[in-house]
Amino acid sequence: MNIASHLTANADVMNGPTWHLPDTSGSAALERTLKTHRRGHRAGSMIELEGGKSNVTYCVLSGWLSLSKSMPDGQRQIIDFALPGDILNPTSADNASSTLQIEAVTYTTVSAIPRNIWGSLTDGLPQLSLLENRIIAGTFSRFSERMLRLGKGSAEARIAYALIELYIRLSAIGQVHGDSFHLPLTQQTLGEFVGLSSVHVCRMVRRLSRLGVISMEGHMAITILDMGTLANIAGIDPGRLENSIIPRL
Amino acid sequence: MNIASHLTANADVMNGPTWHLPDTSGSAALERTLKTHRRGHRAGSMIELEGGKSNVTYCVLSGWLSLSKSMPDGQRQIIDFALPGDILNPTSADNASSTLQIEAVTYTTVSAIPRNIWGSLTDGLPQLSLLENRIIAGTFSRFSERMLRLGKGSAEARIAYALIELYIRLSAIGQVHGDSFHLPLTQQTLGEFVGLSSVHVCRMVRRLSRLGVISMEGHMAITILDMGTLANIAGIDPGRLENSIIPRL
DNA sequence: TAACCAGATTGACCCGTGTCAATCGAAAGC
DNA sequence: GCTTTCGATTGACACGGGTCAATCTGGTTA
Repeated sequence: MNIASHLTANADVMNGPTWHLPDTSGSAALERTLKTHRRGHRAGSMIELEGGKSNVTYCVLSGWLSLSKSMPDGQRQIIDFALPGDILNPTSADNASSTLQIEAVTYTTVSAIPRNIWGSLTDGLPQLSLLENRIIAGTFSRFSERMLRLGKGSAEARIAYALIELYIRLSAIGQVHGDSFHLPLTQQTLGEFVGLSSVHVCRMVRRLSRLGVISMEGHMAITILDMGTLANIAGIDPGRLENSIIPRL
Repeated sequence: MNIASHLTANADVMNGPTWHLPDTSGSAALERTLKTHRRGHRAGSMIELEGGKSNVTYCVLSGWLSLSKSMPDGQRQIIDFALPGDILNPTSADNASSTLQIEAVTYTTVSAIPRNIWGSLTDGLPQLSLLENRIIAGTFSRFSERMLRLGKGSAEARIAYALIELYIRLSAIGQVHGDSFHLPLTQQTLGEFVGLSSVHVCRMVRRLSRLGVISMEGHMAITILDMGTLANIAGIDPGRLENSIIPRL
């Protein structure tokens, strides 16, 4: 079965970043800088607090990060996941304080690069600022699709879409094998991502399993059995299923 | 939101809109380009269809635009409003097709500038790319806050937040007088923005009115009577309220 | 091995929001 | 002036998803 034909629905979501630059010449400085500022974070550890001001650019080397916001009563909404290859904060205005809480979902290695060093890197590496732009465009596209589901999608559609979105992003960085991928999230966390209670996440996941659309081994290994149906449930317009390739830089 | 700090779009249609960049030297070319590509759109007219590929950058000179996405069944979610001074599509990847439907909410004047011309403008005007970055950062921040309300906010909180967000944005471009502003939206449209049915929008607006938090004259002139309570309902952290609302730049 | 614990699962019940439909009000057109 | 029309308003009712609470499961620690 040709999964790729179904992925075309949301090509923009697939602007998944990788660290493969189109032209590697001159990227030695980048490699060196990434290595110098590299550090690891245990799963669950807080990397940046909401409200704190940050003047570094994060490059995710491995693992998952969650970017979240909370209501005053403590209810948390995950705004986005950052996956390997992602760049965070590339364009925040100089005076802007980060209002996002950044947390390691899994063990994560990131390079936290001071803004000015990052700036000089991008100045010297046009491919890098191109990559930045692609990541920004991909982020906006992802946010838009997600807002659509948050505003107008049923619980089932939200779950289905989240699975597809993550499938596509992971696929772009080579972390999908066959039609299976590792989803390092509790149902609680997945719920915070799609705006549902963990209980209802459970109900929806079980329903999708019963329908034979997905299957789960353990509680973190997902296999997509019927991408066509899943996409349909997710509210992905079949008319937009066109041939396009995952943009790999 | 933070757009106005470095740019003011004066929506005087007769004299032509003027954009004030922090350093006006060299902006003559910008002025000329804006004027050359200027065009008007009647309220309700479609500017760009979802799925169409666009290779222009839009500068909003006057009026409101809505950027929206739809589910296959036609349910529409407004992703964002674009107000005077906004720049659309500044960084979309070259191959990226616009997946947003862009529509004029009111009579609108925009400059639709071909991507390559826009590129040469920003190359020559560092202030302009700085402005771009600020707009991107502001959009990102706005989307995050909105996703939080869509995922975790009650209907009342969503309405309250939407009013405050628009109040702040309009305030930044000088379109708030006292505590009143013109809201050129039907309840249906407001509902498509906050993810509620028009009927429930009505209920919430009426409730806020009864509470004495806002008042409406006609159905488009909003006055915020009690910003503290409104912000509280919106789930805005009181400590952060001063940062985002008070500052008139 | 047994106790333990976090997360998944399931059922019962409640409530917020959507839907439907009727009515009202005001602006626009004839 | 009268009619038309679109949007606001309100009530009645249905239902999706939240909440609470009771297991169940698998992995971890003593």
